[in-house]
Amino acid sequence: MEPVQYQSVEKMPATIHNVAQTAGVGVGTVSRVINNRPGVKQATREKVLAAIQQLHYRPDPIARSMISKRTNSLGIIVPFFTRPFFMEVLRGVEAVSAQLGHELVLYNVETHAQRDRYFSGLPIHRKVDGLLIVSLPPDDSISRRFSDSGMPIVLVDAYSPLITSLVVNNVEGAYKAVRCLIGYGHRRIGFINGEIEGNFRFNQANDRLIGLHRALGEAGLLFEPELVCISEWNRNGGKLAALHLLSQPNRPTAIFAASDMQAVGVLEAAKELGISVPEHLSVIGFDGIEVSELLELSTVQQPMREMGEVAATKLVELIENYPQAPELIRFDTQLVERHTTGPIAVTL
Amino acid sequence: MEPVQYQSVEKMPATIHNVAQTAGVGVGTVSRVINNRPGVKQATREKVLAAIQQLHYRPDPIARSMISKRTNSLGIIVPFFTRPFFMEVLRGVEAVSAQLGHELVLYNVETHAQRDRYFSGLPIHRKVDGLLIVSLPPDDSISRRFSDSGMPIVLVDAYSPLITSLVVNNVEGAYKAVRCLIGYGHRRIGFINGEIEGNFRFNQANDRLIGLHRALGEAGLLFEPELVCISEWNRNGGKLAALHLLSQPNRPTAIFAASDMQAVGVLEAAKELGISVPEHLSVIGFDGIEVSELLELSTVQQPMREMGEVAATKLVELIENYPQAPELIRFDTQLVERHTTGPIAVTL
DNA sequence: TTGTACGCGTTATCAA
DNA sequence: TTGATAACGCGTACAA
Repeated sequence: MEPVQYQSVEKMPATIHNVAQTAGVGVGTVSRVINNRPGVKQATREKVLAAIQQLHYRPDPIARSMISKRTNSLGIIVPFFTRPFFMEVLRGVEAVSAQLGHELVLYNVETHAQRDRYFSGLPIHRKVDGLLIVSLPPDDSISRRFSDSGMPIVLVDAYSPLITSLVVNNVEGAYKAVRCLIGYGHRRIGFINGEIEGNFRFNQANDRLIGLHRALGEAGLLFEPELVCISEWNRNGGKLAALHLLSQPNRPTAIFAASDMQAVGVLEAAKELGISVPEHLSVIGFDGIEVSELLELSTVQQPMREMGEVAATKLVELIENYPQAPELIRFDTQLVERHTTGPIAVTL
Repeated sequence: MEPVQYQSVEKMPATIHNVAQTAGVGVGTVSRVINNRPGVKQATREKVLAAIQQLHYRPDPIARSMISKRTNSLGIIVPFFTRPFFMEVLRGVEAVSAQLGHELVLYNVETHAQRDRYFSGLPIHRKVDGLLIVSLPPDDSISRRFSDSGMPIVLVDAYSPLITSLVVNNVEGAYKAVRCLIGYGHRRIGFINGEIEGNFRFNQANDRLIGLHRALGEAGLLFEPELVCISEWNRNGGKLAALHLLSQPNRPTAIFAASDMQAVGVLEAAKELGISVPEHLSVIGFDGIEVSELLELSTVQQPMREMGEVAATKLVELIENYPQAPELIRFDTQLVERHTTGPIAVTL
């Protein structure tokens, strides 16, 4: 014996039909009122409005999307929790998307597999009006598929010639960092790079390596491969790499890390090894996240939040007016010296 | 003269009808195949699958939602970027929601006005299947509206008797912190609380105040109102409050802050004032975010990520089986002593 | 100025 | 095992 289900007095949410009925008009009129379009007599409009109030009617966004082909929401694919960097750009994105009346759907990718699933399946199909992809450089074939997909896409901190891209001047940023170090008299400079993802030709990590080369070359210094490591983009990665670098016989007197979190790891390694910073080791990071400030870490500051804002703005622009020629937007970095960089205390 | 629009060979995405047609079957059959339901002859199934491949058909989630009344996504309302705490719970939420195949829609509230807009309008109507609300205690009337709204809701770090709520044991956490301080011999203990939002009777900030009282009372210490401040839940708030506390004539020898970020502000204030920690001032925070580790800050650790995971799990459970009696889930905190707490160096 | 009827892409029902 | 058809709730021609 099933328990009887009391369907309490039709608790289904009101539809446009109900409104039309109680207002004594046709659905078309109600629709016109909702989207306040002209061509409705004031008296009728008020009748309808009253009915809406009375029934607590709210138009169903799903049904609306069905017609308009718009979901009014933006998707953002982020290797989310791997770097605080992303949180900062997310801030900017959120601010703008909220202001522009769009919802924000989060897609996290932690693994390569996840990333490929998003990239190849484009499972977001129809769920969002446009897509922001952060720090995940698509390779050429993926890029082409993206630009053919009909989905407005903006790349942040990644570049593809086929897609509107926002990038920081990574080579210049790295150059600044290394030149700062050289300026203090450092000659053996370690470089802890992040893992390289996707397209090697246009890549944050690769660009920073180029910046290193340039600064080194300009100063007449030799590039020494044993002084560069690749590590995960996080604290532990940085620490491990630094431990390696700093236990070499002729250890570097300065380390440039490709992200602040890696630099924090370097600091930890130095502490563990009893190497004092900046007296015996200079450290400089990249990003300019809040912890760099708290730890007095010198760093190359990226305009993270601004990038997020511009990205969101560009994306809705692109949605409103699709397609458009891809655009490349560059941002500059700023060297922020704090207390982890300085001259070498002990020379010969 | 408008430029001619070349509508390249019907680029509209394929529908279920197209698939049915090219497979030479009816739409019903295609639907059965898509949702791989039984009752389809293997041969037919393969024909359909082939047509799907050929046309690159992907079912439209919007149209699906139209019928199923499900969007397959969870909403999360967060006073977002004001505290790293939220990032941590977000991590947990994201992990579970992704695993369970739900999308995550972010609603940020920075201002009271925004919060009220979400709370009263419930603008999320039909856009998400359920709602996670973090650290925003709804008052009684709002709670009632929520529980009447038919929207599955889970409160995180907030409590309402009408809604499933996840809370940490704030009074016990605060008690532990203060007792630790007392154990070191501190007698004048400053307390920097966070701003109180919403319902005063069930409130994180208020609970922490109660914990303070209890520890004080137990040790036979007097509660001194001039030793408690309220500040914003961030670094600057903490700093300002600490500056105030520490410039009193008979300044506290220890400060308990209601969040780690506020505690970081206290550290900054102490540094600025030339007060060394922990020799002349003990500091303890609340949360256990990553910076507390980096800064060696003693703190009361909350299981943030776990809370996020449980919250998401509970929410989809609630969605699958609605309605259910509200549940109260409690989490315990853990005192983590690092290097900002210790005995008073100078007594009389 | 207003009402009617159709279509959006899918699932569900029911008859074949 | 299958195919036709009615919903779902809304916008929008088009007719009145």
